[in-house]
Amino acid sequence: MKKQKRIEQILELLNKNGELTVEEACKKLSVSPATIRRDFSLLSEKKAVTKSWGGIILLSGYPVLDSMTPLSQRKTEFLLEKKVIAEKAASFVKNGDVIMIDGGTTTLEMIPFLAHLRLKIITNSILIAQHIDNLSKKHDLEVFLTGGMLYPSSGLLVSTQASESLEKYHAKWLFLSTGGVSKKGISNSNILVVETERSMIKQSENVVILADHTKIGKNDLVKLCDLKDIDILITNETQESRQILEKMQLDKKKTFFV
Amino acid sequence: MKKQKRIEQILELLNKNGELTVEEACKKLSVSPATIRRDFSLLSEKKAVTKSWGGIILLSGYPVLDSMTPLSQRKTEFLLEKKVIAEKAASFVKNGDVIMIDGGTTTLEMIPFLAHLRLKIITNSILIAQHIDNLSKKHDLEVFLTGGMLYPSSGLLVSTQASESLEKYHAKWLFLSTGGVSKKGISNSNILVVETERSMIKQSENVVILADHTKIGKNDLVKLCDLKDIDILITNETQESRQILEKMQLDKKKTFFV
DNA sequence: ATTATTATAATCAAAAATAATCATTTTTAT
DNA sequence: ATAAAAATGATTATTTTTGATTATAATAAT
Repeated sequence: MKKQKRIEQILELLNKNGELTVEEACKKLSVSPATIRRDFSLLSEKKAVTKSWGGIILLSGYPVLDSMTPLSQRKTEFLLEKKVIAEKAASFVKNGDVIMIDGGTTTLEMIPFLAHLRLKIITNSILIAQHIDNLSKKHDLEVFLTGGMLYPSSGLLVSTQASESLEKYHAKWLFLSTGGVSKKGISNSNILVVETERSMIKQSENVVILADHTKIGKNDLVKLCDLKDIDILITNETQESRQILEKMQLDKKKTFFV
Repeated sequence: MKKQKRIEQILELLNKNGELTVEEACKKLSVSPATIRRDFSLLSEKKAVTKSWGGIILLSGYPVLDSMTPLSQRKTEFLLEKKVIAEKAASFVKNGDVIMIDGGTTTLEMIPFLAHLRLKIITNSILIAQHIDNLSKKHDLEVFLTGGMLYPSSGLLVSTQASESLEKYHAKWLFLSTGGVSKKGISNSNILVVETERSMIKQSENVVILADHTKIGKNDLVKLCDLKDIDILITNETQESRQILEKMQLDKKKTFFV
């Protein structure tokens, strides 16, 4: 087996379990421990994995070598939860609606659930735009992209141009991804992105937040808006997240657990 | 088997699996390892592939749309010719320039040849934007995307919004892909795309046309501009295309054969 | 804390792949 | 038809990769 192929398989095995032992890799790939160790070291140098005694673990959230791992395979953490949240969010949308979709791993999962509808979709994410284009073969989904500067490694458009171009649109629904939901409000990690999101809020009738349980009770770097500014919160239920949310005293009609 | 044909087959085999070993290529194409290695080196020089011990793999960072789009659908026709044209076009660009890049299969190939520079790039193509984002790890390339409606299955942004947003930029160079180059002028297949391209022309100091030999002497559906409106034409030389171009009496200094 | 066990790192020789060279064949131009 | 140029395959030297061996370091057991 060639080296390149082997490295790819190692990453695949790693993606499945989040960790991989030298022994296991040896057996599955039929090479000596020495070779596996060299491969692990190489991956560790490139910051794709962290080494631990006995094997390697996935450095979560880190963009693994691009050539090997397509973006679609990358952020698989809590993917199932995200899909369920996304499906619920998509259920609000009706034929003929105009909607805005903020860029994010959870909002991206909405697309398959929207593909059968006739919609106009406005987004600040080239990944979402592309995903829609790929999935909607009948072209019943019209996609409008905000212009602006592409924020590196995120696929998101930012800058005043992005905000200004949004002023030309009105939407019935806005679906927002988020970095944190707490009593203090909704927050995200990047100020430039938040500015674009604020413009989206201004132009939308109903603001829907998609937040998996890891986001509940968290505050991210930049505040986006207050809790009162949002219309619907969709999240997945865990004991912890439910408790925190109850303390936040959100309107029950506003919150959906899936 | 002819060299040209063989190179094409290599790219096809590569597209099927994303990688190709010397051994495998030898067997399938019935030539010696030495020849295959020479072919691989050539492709690697043209930035079509990256070499690895034992074989070659697709150039990392190529805009993989998502897992649903099979690699085999990617255009490899005349890829090498396009690469050479793209390399020549990129050679005009200097550090610090502001450039516009129109969306197209040939202009897309310019990106690897620009990745080492410090540039601001304005484009109407989400594929080009994404490719730059993937390839430019140091983020010395700033990407600005026009807004607007995403024209289905093309990755191109169109509509008045796209045109209007372009009015905010000025560029030293504009690199245009094209559907046809003839005595009657430059033409393209889609009227909406052409309108965006006209706005790009207005905002640029130097207009460069990238056209492989199949485009020479052809007229596509929509006229974009006259020959006098362009500053540089880059094309690959074939007996036929050279003859046609000579009849067109273009300024010799304007035309570059590669 | 000390020893036993196991994992890793370093070193080296064998195997595999590549690059360089050159003679031969094929293609191209005149 | 002939000479020049380009491409090919075989040969050889060089480089990379690999697995085995041995020494070192980390964990586990007593």
